[in-house]
Amino acid sequence: MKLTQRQQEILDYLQSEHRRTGIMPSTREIQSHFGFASQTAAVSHLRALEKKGAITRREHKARSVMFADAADREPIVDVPIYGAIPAGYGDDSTPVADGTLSVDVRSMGIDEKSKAYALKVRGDSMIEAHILDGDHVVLEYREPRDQDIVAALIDGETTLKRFIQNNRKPFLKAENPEYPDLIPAQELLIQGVMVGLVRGAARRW
Amino acid sequence: MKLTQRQQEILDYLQSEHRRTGIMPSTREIQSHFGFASQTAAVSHLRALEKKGAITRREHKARSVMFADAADREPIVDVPIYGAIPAGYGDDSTPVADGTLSVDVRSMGIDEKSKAYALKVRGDSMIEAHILDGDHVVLEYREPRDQDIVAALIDGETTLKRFIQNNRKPFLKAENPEYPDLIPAQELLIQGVMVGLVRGAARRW
DNA sequence: AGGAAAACTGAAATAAAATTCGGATTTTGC
DNA sequence: GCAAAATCCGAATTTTATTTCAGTTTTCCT
Repeated sequence: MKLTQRQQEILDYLQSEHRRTGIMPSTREIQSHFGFASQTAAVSHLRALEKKGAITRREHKARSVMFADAADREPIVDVPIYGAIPAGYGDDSTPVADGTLSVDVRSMGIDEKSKAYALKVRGDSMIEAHILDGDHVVLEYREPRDQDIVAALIDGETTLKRFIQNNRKPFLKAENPEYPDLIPAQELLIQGVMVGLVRGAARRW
Repeated sequence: MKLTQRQQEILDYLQSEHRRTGIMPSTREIQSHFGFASQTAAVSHLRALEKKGAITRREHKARSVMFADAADREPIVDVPIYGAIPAGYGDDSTPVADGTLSVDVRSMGIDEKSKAYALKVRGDSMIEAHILDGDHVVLEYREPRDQDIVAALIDGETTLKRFIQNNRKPFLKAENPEYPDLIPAQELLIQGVMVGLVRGAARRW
């Protein structure tokens, strides 16, 4: 059902305030923002928006407007971006994040409970797996399976490699013929398994 | 300042509820969720979180907890995913979306005003540009420049191609030697310019 | 060991917010 | 043209939320 111009203004106000502060305006705040002399003006607009399906409200709850399309929107997780993961991670220390990447859970298939993180890819050692320099790879902490792409700690540096375990001896393989493949994976610290990739606009393709 | 385990639990609860519903829990709701016998338990936790800088509150306002890191967290845009873009788009009709992809503005470099959208890639015609079957490509409506990757309408179907304009005659080129490149771009409907890419976990790499 | 912060209980006071009732005036869609 | 919807006013009422005060117990730090 179509919204009137005034109703759209109200909805836009609610949306921009909620985006900006994270808090939904109360009817009094709507009232004063639009200069209404009565709260009823705000209330009846909310009622109209609710009837048209644009918002949902919970009775007698403060600031309880929910946007209707929020329900079918997937939850978002903020994963920290690490330039590099220091050696001793996994024990206690939290590495310093170079920023945050927000990804929606469904498109990555992330488990919300497992703390995922992102790694900025440097170099082209995984070029044949179509992972480019500058890409952000999203990883999860879990046991690697055969053919998984993993972040591993090699010589104090974190690099991406493919994890291969055809029979009994697992090893790591770079996806670039110019790189030495076949690194024995014994005793290597696997820091995460790739679950997704985000490529930004800052680069040329 | 570090949070205690309990304080982290409270913060996680606030965050997940706010993400899910868009509404911040009240102290009473915190109380009943954690099974406190007194509201004061919830209140003192909020106070502790505020003192440690994790949240901000506005006095005497209902559900007025704000997350401190919300300021430096990039805004998120929900871009609709289209399986295919029908012929006449741009005029009036809105194509049916196959879902929504939430991406943060910074990592994609999207202009919040320009209506971005996502396209699910089918086939491997852009394999040498490292775009795989099943990837989601994020596009923006704007004029293509030389070497941009664009979504173009060819024979009623939307496909990705590289836009090339070295001298005067623009044309489109597939990034796969098995595909015919060199399609004259005159009169072709360019439906968007690629600004980012999201690769999910549902596939093998 | 001793003190401070953390993690609670219980009850009561105060402020904020939603809701309701009874209207008035202006648009807008058949 | 006319009824329904939309857009308001003003005040009173009910409910929700925050805040405060006065404690108890546990944990952590030096």
